[in-house]
Formats: sequence, structure tokens, C-alpha cells
Amino acid sequence: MSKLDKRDEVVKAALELIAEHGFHGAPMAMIANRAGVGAGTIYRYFENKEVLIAELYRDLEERLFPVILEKYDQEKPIREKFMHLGTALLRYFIENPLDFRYLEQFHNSPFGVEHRRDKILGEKEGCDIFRDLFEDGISQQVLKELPLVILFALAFGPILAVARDHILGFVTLDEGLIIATIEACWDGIRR
Amino acid sequence: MSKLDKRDEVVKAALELIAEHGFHGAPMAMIANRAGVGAGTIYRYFENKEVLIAELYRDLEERLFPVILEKYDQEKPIREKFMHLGTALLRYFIENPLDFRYLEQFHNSPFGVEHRRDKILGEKEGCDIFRDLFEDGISQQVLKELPLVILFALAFGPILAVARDHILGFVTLDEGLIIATIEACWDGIRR
Amino acid sequence: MSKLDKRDEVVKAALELIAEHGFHGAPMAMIANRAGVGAGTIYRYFENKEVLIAELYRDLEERLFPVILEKYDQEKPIREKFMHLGTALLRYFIENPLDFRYLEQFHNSPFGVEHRRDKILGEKEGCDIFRDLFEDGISQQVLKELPLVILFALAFGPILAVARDHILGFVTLDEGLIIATIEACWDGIRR
Amino acid sequence: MSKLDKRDEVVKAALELIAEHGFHGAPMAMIANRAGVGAGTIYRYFENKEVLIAELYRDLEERLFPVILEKYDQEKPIREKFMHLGTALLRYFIENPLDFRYLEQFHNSPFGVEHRRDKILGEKEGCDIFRDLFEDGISQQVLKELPLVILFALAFGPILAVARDHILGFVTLDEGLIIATIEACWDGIRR
DNA sequence: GATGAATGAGCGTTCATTCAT
DNA sequence: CATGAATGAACGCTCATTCAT
Repeated sequence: MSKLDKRDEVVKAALELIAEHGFHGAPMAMIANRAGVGAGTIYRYFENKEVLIAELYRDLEERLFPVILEKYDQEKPIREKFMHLGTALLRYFIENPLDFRYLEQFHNSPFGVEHRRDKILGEKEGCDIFRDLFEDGISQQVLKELPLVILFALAFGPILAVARDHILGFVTLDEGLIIATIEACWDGIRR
Repeated sequence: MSKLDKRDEVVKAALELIAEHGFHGAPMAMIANRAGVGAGTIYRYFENKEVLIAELYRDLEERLFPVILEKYDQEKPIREKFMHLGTALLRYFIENPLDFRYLEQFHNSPFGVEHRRDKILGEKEGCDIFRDLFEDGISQQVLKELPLVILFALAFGPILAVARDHILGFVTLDEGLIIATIEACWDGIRR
Repeated sequence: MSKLDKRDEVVKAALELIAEHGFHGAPMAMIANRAGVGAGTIYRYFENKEVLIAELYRDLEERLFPVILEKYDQEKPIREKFMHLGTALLRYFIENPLDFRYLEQFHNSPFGVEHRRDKILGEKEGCDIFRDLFEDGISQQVLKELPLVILFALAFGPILAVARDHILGFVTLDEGLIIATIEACWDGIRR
Repeated sequence: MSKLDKRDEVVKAALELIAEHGFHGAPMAMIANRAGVGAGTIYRYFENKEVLIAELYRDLEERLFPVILEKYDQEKPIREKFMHLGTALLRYFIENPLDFRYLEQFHNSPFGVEHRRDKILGEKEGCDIFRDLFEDGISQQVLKELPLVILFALAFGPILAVARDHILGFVTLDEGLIIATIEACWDGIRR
């Protein structure tokens, strides 16, 4: 097993276990065990558990963004762009339930809150696409004139909730329902 | 201190500490300490920490429902009823941030998922009011014809997200924004 | 076993093990084991290992000082007072080899150095008797006019070295040798 | 880098780190890192950490003895020879604090005790010069008639104590104090 | 019934040593 | 030979739970 393979195994094992059992339900020893490496090995790649958690999140973002931006056309009208991003995001979550569950664990933790605070209050962005889209929508008077944070809540709140319900088996989303859901989100934010 | 007083003190202390620090940041000894009782005493009232957590949730619901149902008029049109419930819920969260934070911790935990599963799949209800409202809305063709679970997500997803952002200080909700937010939720679910 | 008994057992076990194997050779688990208590129990009495080490030292001083001050007569001439303290100290070490070995471990550690720094540079004393004695001796022109620190080294350096050699079995000190050694120390510091 | 250079780098790095942080504060990986070699490489030159520690001590002695024996004249009277050796030793410690700190770490460890035991009880010498000097002194009735071990304690105890205090900054030794200190040691051992 | 001291399994992390490259 | 990634036993410490008082 090569060097990068080991790091990858650790990342995979950690993602799985944390997604499934939460941060506290995924001891380092269990992660090491599932990854097929020694307990100390994790610490070659990640300074400590906190860093592992943060890098897992970064890794996830790096996988997620390219996918939802595929075939994204900046020239299209705002509604179409929102539909593209919303459905792509929801589809990604459904197809990558581990990633989604990890994302939830991360958001619902001190790390996630801090990360969010930095993003909203600080200048360092990442989710620019959505922010740009919403700011455009407001200035073009296509979207409701509400604080950005609330528009985000109206758009992503349902997407995350619906993705979770699908993954937990409370509902089964097919392509039709995906589109219907994102359209409903659009109804929520559009003027 | 009477028997019921003791139980109440434990419940209050546990709610505060868990809301503030999460399940894992609130050891039983710390809860006992803040409640002004012995560590062993908690176990007279709650079989173990898991049970305490679950009963805390039940207690919270019992406080929450009477408040949001105050002045709730079954005879009003569906839109008005939704606005009443939605704004009341959001107001309650804002005014009782501890309750809200606890609710979030609970939902984002194995207990919460199991609880939800029972509610949605099983027959035992509780959130009947919303379920009734939404089912009425669908049959009266006022609401979109979507699975109940999705309507819930469209309505509650943003409410929870917005409440959290307010409590974390990312946005400040006044009465106007509360109403605007719930109206936007209505736009999302209405036909 | 009563509450205080447990603390005492821990203190005794820790003293023995640290005296014998050094701080790093005396894991908390081993101390707990020898004390006949659970590993967690130690932490009821001592916040952490560092605190345990420091309190062990305090305990030791509280045992040591009364013994060497027994029958100590402030009115006697300086030489006699020095002989009293010196021989008493050396006797104590020989009769309480565990205490001596612990003292050495403590002095030869960051804790000990810091403790020493506080004592010499700060105002908080404890070894006042010796300091007073030496300062008196200097001002009465009985002792050499050297910095206190050096006088301490001349007096205690040999005492500690000789105690260690006795305990390790490199020499066997009887009462005659004890007196001869302290007299030699006196020769070192006296004018 | 040649074979001997590598060994030297390891020795130098180990001495520095152990002198500064103690045996337990100087992991092999850190030593390797500072020496600019691979961690495994150390094990080509030293069987394990224990052996490294012991050889470091031997190296130190090999550096120390030539220095203090420089201009040492066997024909001079005993007092003068003691003064030469004592002041040379103290000066060496002051000028080579790393060596001194290492020496202390070593003496205050199981290795050091074992080493001492071999030297005193066994036949293999090394400190012959001092032993010879003291035995001469006793037979010429210049020194007190005490066991050699005690004479050693009276002579070296203060030297080590005073060197430590200087290095820790508790006193500042200039040439005058160095001589005064060694003269005081002489007063301690002389008849 | 109420207490809180005692427990010990389990946690995150370190590091001397090995061995495939 | 030299390397440094990999190992896993061992560390200090926490905390849900029990039970003698």
C-alpha cells in the first residue's frame, strides 16, 4: 500500500464512521482499524482529530463543487441557474449519502459553526457562486429583498432537510420530486 | 427540596448544559452539580443519560406546543393558520434559544433520528396539527401536491435554519423579518 | 477504607514508585494499582499528575521540618545550630530513604527548578531557618563572606551527595561519620 | 556526509536536546531530525536509546578530562593540585552548560547510578586522578581521614550544586568566586 | 430516598523501534 | 547503507454508572 493509499484509506474510514456515528462515535482507534492501519499512522497525515475533521471537510468541498458546477452556465437566467445548482446539490447528496451525513455532522458542531462564522462575517469565501447568484437576483429584482442569510435558509434549509429524509428512508426522491422540490424552493425565494 | 423540584432542577440544568455544550460536553456530574443534587440522584429519576435526553425532549415539546397553539383558530383559512403556527414557532425559538439549541442537538443525534422515524412511519403522532394542516391544504388544493415529508422540509427547513442563524448572531430577526420569512415559506409550499 | 485512607494510600504508593523509578517510571495506573484504588480515584484527590507531584513534595516538607527542628535551640551559637540542623537532616534522609529519593527526583525536574527559583528569587520562603542561620553567620563574621547560594551549595551539596551514597550502598554512615561529615561541611563554610 | 560525521551529528543533537529537555523530552525522531539523518539511521550507530545515552556520557568524559588535565602538574603539592582540578572542573561546567546539564541528567537516572556503582565498587576506574589525589592526601595526612566516597561528596557536591545554580541564573560566578568556592571545598576536606 | 466517592473501560495521543524500499 | 513511514503498546485523563453509607 503506497503512502497516498494509506491517507486515502484513513480519509475513507473516517468519513464513513463519522457519517454513521458522529464525531464522538468514531474513535481514532476505530478509524485506524477500519482503514487497516495502525493507530499512530493517522497522526502522520493529520496532526490530531480536529485537523482530520477539518481536512475531511475540505476534501469533501473539493469533491462537491466541481460536480455541481458541471455544465453550469453563467449566461443563463437566474431561475435556471438556481434550478441547476439546487438540483445538482440535491442529487449529489442523494448519490453520496456518506458525504451528506458527514456534512451534517460537521455543520452541527463547533467546527462547523466557526467555519460558517468565518464565511459569513469574514471575507474569505468559497460558496461565492450562491452568494453571487442571490445578490444578482436581488439587484435584478427577481428575488425577494431579504437578508442574504435568510435567502440561504429558504433555499438550503429544505434541500438539506429533504436530502436527510431521503437518506434516512423517510421519502424516496426521484428526478421528478427533486425538480419539484427545488422549484418549491425557488417559489420561496422569488419575488 | 421536594421530589418534583429535584427532577425539575435536573431537567433545567441538563437542558442548559446540553444546549450550550452538546451531549458530550455535559457530563452527568456537571449536570448534577448545577442542579444542586448528588450525581446518583439523577438516576432515581432517569434510568440513564439516554433516557434523560429523551425525556428532556418530551418536556420541551410539552412546553412548546401550548405556546404555539395559543389563540390558534381551527376555523381560519389554511394560509392564516400556517402563518400563525410558523411565526409562533420561530418566535418561540428566538425567545427560548436554550430550547432551540437543545432541539437541534437532539435532532442531530441517533435519538432524534429514531424519534423522527417513529413519528413518520409509526402511528403515534404529536405534530398532528401540522400534519392535519398540510393534509387539509393538499386536499383543498391550496398546497402543492407533494409528499408530506417534503412539505415539512419546505416549511420547517427554513424556520430552523433562520432560527439558528439568529441565535448565532448571523442575522437579527425582528417581527417584520419573522413574518417575511414565514410568508416566504408559505410561497414555497402553496400551490 | 475511609476517604483519608485512600488519599494516604495514593500518596504512599506515589512516593514509593516515584522515589524508586522516577516520575516517568511511575505511571498513574501503576500508582493506582499499588495504592489499591481505581485509576480514576487518584483524580478525586489530585487534579493531575503534576499536582500530585507538587503535593507530595509539600507533604514531605511538612514531615521533614518538624523532625529536624526538634530540640532546635535558637539561642545556641551558630556552629552548634548548624551541626544540629545538618546532622538532623542527614539522619532524616538516611532513616527515610524514600523521602530522600523523592526529594532528589523532585529537585532534578522542571518542577523542582521552578520551586527553587521561586524560593530564591521570590519572597515566599520556607527554608528560612537555614537562610536566617547563614545570614546571621555572615553578619557575625563566623561564616565566609560568600553569596548565600554558594554557602547553601557548600553545606547541602555534600549532605545530599553523602545521603545518596549511603542509600545506594556506596558507603555506610554511622553516627560518627554523620557528625564528621557535617563538621567537614562546617569547615567548608566557616571563616 | 561520512560515517563518522553522521555519528557526530547524532551525538551533538542528542546532547543538546537531552540537556535542554531531559531524556523524556528528547524523542529519537527529534534527535534524528536535528542531526539531519533518518530516524532509523541512529540505530546503525547505537543499538537503542539506552546505549546512545551511555555513549553520550563516555564521549563527554573524553572531552572533559583532557581539558581539566591541561597543565596539571603531578609534582605540585596536594592543595595546589586540588585547586587546579576543582577550578578547572567548575570552569568547564560554566563554559559548557550543555555538557553539565547532560551530566546531571545522566547522574540522576538509573544509568548514572549503575555507572557510579561500577566505578566505585568495581575495578574499572576513570576518575583515577581524583582518587589518587585523595588517597595521597589521606596517607600524607593532609586530608581528613574519611571514606573516599565522603571526600568525593565534600568536594564535588558543592561544585555540582554551584555550577547548576550558575547555569540556572541563581548566582553569577566570576573567576574570584570560582576560586573562593573551590577553596571552601578544600577547607571542607583538608585536615 | 439521597448521596458522592469509587470505578475502570475507553478516549486521544506519543514514541522507541522495525523493516520494506 | 540510509531512510522514514508504520506500528501498537503505553500514557494521562474522563465520565457514565454503581453502591455503601
